[in-house]
Amino acid sequence: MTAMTRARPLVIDSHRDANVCLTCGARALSVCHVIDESDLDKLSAASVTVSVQLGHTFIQEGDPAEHFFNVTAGTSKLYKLLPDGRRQVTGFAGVGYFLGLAVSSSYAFSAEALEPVKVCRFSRTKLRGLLDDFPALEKKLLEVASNELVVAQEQMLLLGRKTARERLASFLIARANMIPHCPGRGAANVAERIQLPMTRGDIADYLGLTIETVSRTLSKLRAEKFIEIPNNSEIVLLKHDAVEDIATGMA
Amino acid sequence: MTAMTRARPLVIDSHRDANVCLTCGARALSVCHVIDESDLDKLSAASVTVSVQLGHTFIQEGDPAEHFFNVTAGTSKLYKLLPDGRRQVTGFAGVGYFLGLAVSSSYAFSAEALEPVKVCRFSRTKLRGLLDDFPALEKKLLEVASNELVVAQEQMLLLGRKTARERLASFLIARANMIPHCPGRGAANVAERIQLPMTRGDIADYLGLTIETVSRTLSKLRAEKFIEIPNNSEIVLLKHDAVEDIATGMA
DNA sequence: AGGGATCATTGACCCAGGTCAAGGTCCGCA
DNA sequence: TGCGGACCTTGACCTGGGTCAATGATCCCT
Repeated sequence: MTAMTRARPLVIDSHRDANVCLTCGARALSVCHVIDESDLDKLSAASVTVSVQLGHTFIQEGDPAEHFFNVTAGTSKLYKLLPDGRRQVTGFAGVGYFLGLAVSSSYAFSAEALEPVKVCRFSRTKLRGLLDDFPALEKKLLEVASNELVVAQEQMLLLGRKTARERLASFLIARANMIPHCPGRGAANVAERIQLPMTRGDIADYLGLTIETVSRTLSKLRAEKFIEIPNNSEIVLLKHDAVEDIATGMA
Repeated sequence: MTAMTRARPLVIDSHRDANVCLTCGARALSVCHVIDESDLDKLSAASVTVSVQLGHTFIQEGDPAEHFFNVTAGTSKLYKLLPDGRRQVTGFAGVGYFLGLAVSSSYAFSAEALEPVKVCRFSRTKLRGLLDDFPALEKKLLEVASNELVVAQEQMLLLGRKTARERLASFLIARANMIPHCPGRGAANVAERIQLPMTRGDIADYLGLTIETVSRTLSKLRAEKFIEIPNNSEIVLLKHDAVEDIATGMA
């Protein structure tokens, strides 16, 4: 844990007008898009915008789960810790991600901003009210939770049974696929530029590896001309299909 | 995969009267318990009882997801495969488990009966109808999905960061905790008898290990007097708290 | 533009757990 | 009651990825 992690732990609440939701760029990617435009004022009223600084842990595993969050800007890492500090990153929450699906009384994971992050924060009671007012929202949350479950099962397969090489390939493919409709995607050998807001350490903690293995494996993939590494926070996928075959254990 | 796995692939549908749900012993453990007794006839009408023979795979990963299931008897293993046969068991579905939360068009995992299993089977459209008629059911499913997500994250921590010893300890504790209110539970060194309907191979595939490591690790725990192994399908937990400390990485 | 902090890479070595191989145990069935 | 097959255990050995250590690359910050 870096010194920065807990530096300036404050988050900045901002008051806002009744139509923030109307103009919110993240709406199309979020659960809120099931709510009719005419009802967006109710949504605005139920939530507050919070800015989270890079490096700040805004959800702490084990703390009472008083709030739910919808990410409107930036990426966070979600993780669990063992008492001796071993860390498992369970996912990365980008724009549109709904945080807090764990309906228990305390958070099951921590969340730390990897970039400057903005979230809409709902209190437990306010969200309950919204779910009662908008059944479509509840349906949407179930859909989201179900999809997360599928992703989680895929990750268990990765963590339990894939080699380091397959894990990195899977990670790169998943990142590439989340790029929204880049022209030429899907075609055989079109280069894709993947953004990596997380460090090698975060990737290692996500894939159940060490920093060194992540670094070595990426270097190997580069030497084999599957990828390029223009800088630490970008990777260019030169052979999508070949890497996909590695990811699925077919190479 | 044993020869038995695909032997006698038929499942036996049984017609049934309108109050099967009323007398169903699994109701208290299932999502259906949110439905009022007076409405149970609608629930009965929407589903059909299916018996699944030991060893039969009744959900196949990748098949179109036409049905949802609620387990009323027996245990199944849920798993995903890689093309070369590597297997990851993502969970064990016991009585009360709701199967099919993955709302996509095809199943994300396979399910195979480890014991003779009985399930209530709902078609996609019938379940949709039930969810529209009973909003409480949708709420319950969201709650169930959220809890599954927490369990999945815990499993990612296990698969990504725990040692073989810690994995086995975690597995035993989780199994012990699912025993419904055995008297004396929670007290320091009360022996608990854990039922294991799965083979060592299934446990290995669940914990991301090999059969040999599972066997060796259990033998070691037995030599250390943490457990007894009266037979292949039972383990007696002699020191719950000590094993729990191992499971959480504190020993 | 130089110093220091953080992050990433690379090499040498090691070990937890995988692989391979040889019995052992249990149980159903004739 | 003895045979066959599935499952489990144990030992010997091996290796993928972890550990330890040194060096490089970036990027602030002044």
